[in-house]
Amino acid sequence: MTLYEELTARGLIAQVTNEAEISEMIDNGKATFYIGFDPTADSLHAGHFMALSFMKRLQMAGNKPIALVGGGTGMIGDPSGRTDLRNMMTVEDIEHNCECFKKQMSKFIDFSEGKALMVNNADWLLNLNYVDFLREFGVCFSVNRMLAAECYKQRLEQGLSFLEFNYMIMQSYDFYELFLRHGCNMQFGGNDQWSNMLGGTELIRRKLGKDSHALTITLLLNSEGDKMGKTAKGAVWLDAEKTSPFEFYQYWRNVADADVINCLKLLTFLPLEEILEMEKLQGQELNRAKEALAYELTSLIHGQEIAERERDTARDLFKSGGAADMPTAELTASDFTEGTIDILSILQKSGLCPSKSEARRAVEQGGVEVNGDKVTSFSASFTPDDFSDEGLIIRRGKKNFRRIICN
RNA sequence: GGGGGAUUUCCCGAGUGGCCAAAGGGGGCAGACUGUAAAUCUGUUGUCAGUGACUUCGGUGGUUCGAAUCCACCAUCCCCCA
Repeated sequence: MTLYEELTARGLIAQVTNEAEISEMIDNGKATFYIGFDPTADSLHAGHFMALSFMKRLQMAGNKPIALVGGGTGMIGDPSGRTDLRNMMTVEDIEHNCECFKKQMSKFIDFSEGKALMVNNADWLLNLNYVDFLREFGVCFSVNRMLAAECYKQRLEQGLSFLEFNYMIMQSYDFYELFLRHGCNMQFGGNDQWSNMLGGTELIRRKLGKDSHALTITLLLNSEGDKMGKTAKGAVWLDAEKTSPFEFYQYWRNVADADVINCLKLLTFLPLEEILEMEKLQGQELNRAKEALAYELTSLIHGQEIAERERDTARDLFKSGGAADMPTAELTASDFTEGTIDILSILQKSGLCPSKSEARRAVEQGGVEVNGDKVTSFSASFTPDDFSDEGLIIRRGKKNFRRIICN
């Protein structure tokens, strides 16, 4: 199976400008392509994962990736598919975020010996002269055409500022610039980027009379049609500081039945045959597929060792209610008043509950266990001795565990 | 520049002087059922020293015994006309 066939079989490809030419190029490892990442936060998150692994797949086949961080476009903010204006970021934030992105990407993509490039569009965007730019490139864009673009639809109802309207032009110019600088003739991106990407191919055709290609990657949606990689608390981050490897593992371990196989196909590097085998699993057995998914992804991001550790932790936790390794919280002498501490304070200080009110509710509703025993009264209290050796294992609800130790 | 409308708790959205910590829905959390799934049902969903107190309805002042509700100014957004 060729690379392009595999990408199609996995369902990774959403739209392409020219299937024949693109597949011919990437199958033979001849493509130099780029994917842009806007530095909207100080870490990449699960939503970037598709693009990242897509890049890796192509690199493994000998193609040359260019990772573009949007130090320049980040100053504007992409309005695609959004209903409101993004918060404007400060220059310092953007630079900081770009640095963080670089670090994370280098763990994933091989940048050695020119096998891949990392560029920042701030290098060419920030010093453009307004009038020169308008005369040179502004003429190439039709406002009528831009307004018709799908990605602006929502914003035409809600209001779209001129600042954001220019995003498409900036992104198009990026492609043009990379085409000249690095012979980059292909751009990949999320499916919501389609119109922005076409802007680039069009610009290159107009200015240089050359062909270039765009391919969009399927958005990672769950069976309900919502974007995956988000929790109530926010994004699932790739940075271990922001989303612990355990949480990361658990996120994927808990995907809905209907989504496992799709996630395996889109996100992991497991061979298709293996995934097709798992597709036959039914009911409870699907948990094996979920475990595989969680393990593979954790391994890709945090390394095999950590993936194994989190898998074992999860198994122990849900089988026996205890595990060698689990999120731990420490109490110090100052957390005790007159030598005792009550259960509500423990829940709050360990981070299991954000407030004492919520802790109280959790206890009232019978959702709290200490070492496997249900807590029935919120006046239950503990002394430092109770935490000796292993500490206490506090469980809130079905899936939240914390080992509490005391120094 | 002129005229009109809006801003409510995580989100949507009701509330037009006391009965408002604020209807309803969504989402979240917990319980039952389960498979660490989904669906369903139940409870819960501002904070705290919890039959009470305190803070919250864009911001700041004001009227009033009492304001999410009335007044003034400011900010932001939308619509219509230029």
